[in-house]
Parts: sequence; structure tokens; C-alpha cells
Amino acid sequence: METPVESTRERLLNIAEQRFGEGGYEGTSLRAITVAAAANIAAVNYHFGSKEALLRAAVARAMAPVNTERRRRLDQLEAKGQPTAEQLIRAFIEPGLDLVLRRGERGPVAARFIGRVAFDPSQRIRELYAAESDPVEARYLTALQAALPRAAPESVAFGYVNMLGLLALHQSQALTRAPGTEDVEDPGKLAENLIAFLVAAFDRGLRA
Amino acid sequence: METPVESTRERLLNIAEQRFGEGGYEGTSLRAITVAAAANIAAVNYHFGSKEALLRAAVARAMAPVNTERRRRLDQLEAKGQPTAEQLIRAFIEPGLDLVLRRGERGPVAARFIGRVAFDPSQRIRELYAAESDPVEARYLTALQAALPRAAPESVAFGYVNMLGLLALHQSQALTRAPGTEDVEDPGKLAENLIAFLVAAFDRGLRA
DNA sequence: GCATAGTTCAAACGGACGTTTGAATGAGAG
DNA sequence: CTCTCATTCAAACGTCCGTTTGAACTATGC
Repeated sequence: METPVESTRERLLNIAEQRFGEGGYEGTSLRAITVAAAANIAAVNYHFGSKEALLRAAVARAMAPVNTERRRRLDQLEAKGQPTAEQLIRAFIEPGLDLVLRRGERGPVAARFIGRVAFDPSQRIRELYAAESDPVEARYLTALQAALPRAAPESVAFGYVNMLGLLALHQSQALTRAPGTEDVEDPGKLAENLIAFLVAAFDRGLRA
Repeated sequence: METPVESTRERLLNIAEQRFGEGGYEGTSLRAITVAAAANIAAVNYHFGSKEALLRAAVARAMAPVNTERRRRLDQLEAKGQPTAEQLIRAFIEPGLDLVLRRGERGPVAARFIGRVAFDPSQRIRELYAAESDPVEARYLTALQAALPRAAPESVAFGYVNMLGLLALHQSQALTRAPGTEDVEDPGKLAENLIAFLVAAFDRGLRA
């Protein structure tokens, strides 16, 4: 067994990840979280300080492995010279969607959580997500613009925003799909399909 | 002047559109809406019945012109035979983004509202949006599959989901304000850029 | 044994929430 | 003017919210 005992702090993060991913930040109460985590309501403020600090901690924990892997891949690519757009897109997307594929683990829950936070209606929450991912993401935008010298920089930035959006879309729909589109994809092929979709759009769908 | 007097009901719908689009459904209180609309708190339940019914009415009002125009365009295209993928994408995207361009009118507010509701964290709210748009959207999926016979139907459905997601993204402008990507796009060119992006992805980024 | 620091607990805080009530107000018809 | 009916209003309903309190428990070091 990998989990000998789960501390209250870990249980709170796990349940928060799940519930915030289902109902959003405003739509999820601390009481719902603490009941599901079998913890006292005061435990949140003891371990984290506030509801928003709990969210921040959960975002940081969920994003950390994704950011690490993205940095590692980008370092590796840049060490070999100028990467292609496809290499960059793959190095960006795959770490984000690897989570989705880890069925049985906490991966899909974390992926949905990340995707939902990235699209939260409140700008304050979205900025909280951006604060956790900005540094490495900005490097990808610059690298993409260098990889696509024939496209206008604003146009590459447009494509980059679309890439962020589509990744968050598929992360957040990892568990619950919209009616009518339930069986759209084999989850195992999701990353490859999304990468192919984006590569085609970046290579041929941007203004010169 | 186009607005002789605005009824309480209209003011509530207008303010609800604005506030729900800023803070989301759960993050926006009826009191905040009624204060901004200079209406009594009881007016919501008098005119609509409940908070959720107010949201439903606002969604229906905002979506109606978009759905009508999409239907009209699809009818017109299909009358001339099998439309191309680009024609279908254009006929789907442009009605949704026309709203964004109507600066000075209520268009951008309605667009943001629609985009946010489509991505609301709560599945119940997302289904409320889907209920208003499903019929005509489903026709577009079928037409796209017919226009792309060489691509697998699931693959076209995948692209279709991506199209819905990117449209909602740009309607809500959720990520275009991310740091470093503020001035990504001339709003006037947004529709053309998004269509070109999607056409390239549909034509060359889907599995056979 | 005692002391100590870390953690958990039941209970309560003030405030904001969506909703409901019943009376007051308004305009239009007869 | 009077009746009627739609609308608006202040006030209150009970419930849930995030947060705080201070005491109780637990484990470890001495």
C-alpha cells in the first residue's frame, strides 16, 4: 500500500481538488469539503489559513509536476538547437494530459481541477492559476514565436492562447463530457489527436 | 434614443448578463444584481421565480439571435448542396463572434456571459446553456461530418468540440487577458483568425 | 512523572444568502 | 371616482457561509 496514513492536510487537499473541480470555488463550501474529508471545519483555517489559501495550495500541488516536466522538456529541446513547433506543442500538451490518463490514480481529478480553475468565472481565481504556471508558459510562447518566424508574433500568440484553452478544455472534461459528445475520444489517443489538431492549425492557420 | 424606458424586467436581465459574466452564477448574488439594476430584491422572484430562472431567461435571450442566425445560414448553405467545412465553420463562428464586435452595444457583455455560462464549473449550469443551443449545434456536427468524409466521424466530433471550446474562450475573453497576451488580437480580425485556425485544423489535423 | 508543541474539536460569531410575506403604490378601464 | 390588477416595496424568514475561539486531546522530549 502506497498510502499508510493520510494526514488531515492531505485529505483536505485531495477532497478540495475533487470538489472545487466539480462545483467551482464559489460553488463549493468549506463545510462540504471538511465533511467529505472527515475533518473538522476549523482544520482548514488551521492548516491553510483561509478558503482561498486552500485553493492556492491545491493549485500549487496539482501544477507542480506539470510545470516541472514542461521545464525539463523545454530545456532538453533547446539544448539541441531550435525546436520545431510540433516538438514544442508536444512538450507542452503531453505533461498536461498525462494526468488525464492516470486512471485509478488522482490524475484525472487533478486534471479536471486544473482545467476548471483555469476557466473559473472569477478573474481573481484565474489569476491564481496563472501565477502558478506563468513562468514556464511564457518560455513556450517565446519559443513558439522563434519556431514560426514566418507567422506574425501576434498570430503565434493567438494560437498559443488557443492551445492553452483547448488543453484546459480537455483537462476539465476529463471526467464529465457534455451531452451528445460523450464518446468523442479514446482517452489514450487524446494527446495525439490534440497535438495533431494544434500542429495543423499552427503550421497552416496563422497569418504571415 | 433607442431606449425610451427600460422596464424592471429588462434592467434585471441586462445587469444579470453583466454580473453573471463577471463573477459566474455562484459568485453573483441577487442582491448585487438588484442593487445595480435599481430594483427591489423581490423583483427577481416576482418576474422570474428564482435565481436560476433569471439565469435561464438571460441565457435564452442572449442565445436567441445567435441560434436564429446559425439556423438561417445553415439552411441557406444546405439549399445549395453540400457545404464545405470552411463554409460551415464560418456560418457557426461568425454569429457567435458578431456579438463581440458590437462595441457600444450590449453585444460584448452578452458574448462574455454566453462564454462563461458555457464553461461554468457546475454541470447543472452548463446543461442549461446546452439546452438553449443543442438543436442547431447538432445540425452543424452532422453537416461537418458530411463535409469531411475522409475523416473519422469521432475525429470530426473531436474537432467540433474544439470549435465550441475555442468560440466560448474568445467570447468570454477569459484567457486573452492573461499576462503577456493582452494585445493578442485586433477584435475586428478575431473571427477571421479563428476561422482560419479552425479550417486548417479541420482540414489537416484530423485522423482519417 | 511533567512540560511542550502540534493538532483536533464542538461551539459560536456576525454576516450574506435566496426566498417569502403582506402592505403600499401605480396606471388603466368602467 | 372607483375598482382592479400588475408591480414595487421594506422587512423578515430560515439557512448556510467563512472564520474564530478556547478548551481538549495527542505525541514526543526530557
